[in-house]
Amino acid sequence: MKNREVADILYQMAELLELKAENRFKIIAFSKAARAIEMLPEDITTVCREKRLQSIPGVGKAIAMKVEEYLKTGRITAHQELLAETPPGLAELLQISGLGPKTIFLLHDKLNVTNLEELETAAREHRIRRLPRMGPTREANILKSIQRYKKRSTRILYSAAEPVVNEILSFLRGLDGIEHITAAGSFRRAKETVGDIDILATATRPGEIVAAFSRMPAVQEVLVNGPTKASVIVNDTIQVDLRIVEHRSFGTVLQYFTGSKEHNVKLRQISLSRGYSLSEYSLTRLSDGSDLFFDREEDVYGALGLPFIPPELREDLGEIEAAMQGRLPRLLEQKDVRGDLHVHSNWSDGKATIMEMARAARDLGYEYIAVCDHSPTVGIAGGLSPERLEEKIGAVASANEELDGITVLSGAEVDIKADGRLDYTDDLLARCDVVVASVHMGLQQSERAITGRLISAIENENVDIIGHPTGRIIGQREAYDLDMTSVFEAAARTGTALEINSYPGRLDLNDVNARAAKEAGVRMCINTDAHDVEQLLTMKYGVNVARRSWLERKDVLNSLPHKELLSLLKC
DNA sequence: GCCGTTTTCGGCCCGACTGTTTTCAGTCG
Repeated sequence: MKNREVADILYQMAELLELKAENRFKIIAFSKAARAIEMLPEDITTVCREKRLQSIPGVGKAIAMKVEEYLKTGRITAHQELLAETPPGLAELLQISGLGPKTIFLLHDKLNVTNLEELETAAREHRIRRLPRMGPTREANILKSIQRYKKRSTRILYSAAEPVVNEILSFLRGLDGIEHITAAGSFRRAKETVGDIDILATATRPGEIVAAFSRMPAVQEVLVNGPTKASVIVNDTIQVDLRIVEHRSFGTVLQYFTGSKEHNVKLRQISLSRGYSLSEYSLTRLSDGSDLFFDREEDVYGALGLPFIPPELREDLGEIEAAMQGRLPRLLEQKDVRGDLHVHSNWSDGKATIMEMARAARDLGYEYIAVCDHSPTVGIAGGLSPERLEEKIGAVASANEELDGITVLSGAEVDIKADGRLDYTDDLLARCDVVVASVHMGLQQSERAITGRLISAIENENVDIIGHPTGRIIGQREAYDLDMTSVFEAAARTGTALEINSYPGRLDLNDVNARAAKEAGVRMCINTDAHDVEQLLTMKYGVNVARRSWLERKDVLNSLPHKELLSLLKC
């Protein structure tokens, strides 16, 4: 899929236009179109071939022509022209916090700064402070921002943000005068990665709370420190923003700071069309300027004639339209999950015994658990020979005799080999209750080859679930090339489930693909792939993805009661 | 550049904070 490439080039055009101080709405139009294509669950090449580019919201005639040009020739003339007239290092300066297009233009125009290095030199030589509306403080701040930028990290995993959020919340809860307090932003929307952390609170004496926040032991640097808000850096690179508001505005402010930006813009447009202006403080009636205050978020949506929209859906990807038409999904909840169908034991590379995994699963309230150890090809993970797998099936049977309150299903995570064949015979697979088939090797093959491998596994009458279907590892390894549409079609046709792997660094399928899979009629299965007892707890991260994918209980294989599950598994 | 139950032209979300001003532009979220 070329979606990523097309989106990147449009994002870059937006940046280059920004440096040219182009009409800001034109800039927004380019980044909107880029985002729409980035989030598109369909192959952009297919959409283009079928002349449907302009049906993508945010893509009009001009951008459609540019996308078409790119897909035909590999380049966009307008993009090349922008590149030619902009010094190559200039766009990077937009990443320096506090520098926007106006300032960069000024620095380029007056001091001939064209890249990061020249910016740093100009600041050190105190040439910046002599420019209009600049001064010693701004100059020093630019140097600080450059240092921060140099040791920046990419967005952190949701699971890595979670303990930081919890620590800060419990610190703040211990302060006098704190009333409501909650995390907002992308963390509340449960995105797979989090950029910075937003905390909201109501308090009797805001100034004291903000001051205490800025002086927390973990704080390494204070970026902003006002009477009602502060921004700090903790853990070297994580920015945390605290905002304190009056109690009566807690609903609007929580709505606002939960985002996403795109969701909020759409909501504010709708407010205007209904005669209101929405801000984080109130809903203002335009006719007489009177303010309506909401301390509960659901009342903000209610005042606009909408049902409550769960935070995980707030990406302006159709949730507002669905809310208006009363067809929001009833999202899956963690308590709907009745079992885990992909865990490992110490028969292969897991750390715990079958009994230990089963008892831990029972303590989580599960009805069943499938122990799916590796097959021989994955030698590094202690893959089981066919004989050992038969022995393990026996061991599962005796475990079940000993256990009360949970059923262990005997399973295998069978490798889909480079030639598309499975690593066990069909006879042996037929003796397993649950078969997860996954790709571990040959990740560099062509899209056609890998798609073919997956589809032949899907079509195997013994395969119940495809494990971590795209192979991506967040921030480390891209998904292998895959024709998703064909995979979804095959999975829907054969009743094979696709996995949402809950391992925090995988989350595979991701939200975009899992939603497209659901729409293609595919049933999903959320599994932890746990290799020890603690990892069973990562189910919540998979549930996050499922909720962001609009999944309901009925869409998820392991929300079925034990009996119904058995009737659906291929046997 | 996009878009249309007011519109094919004229709109396009809203407010806090900072550093520089002497009333505000720029940036951020």
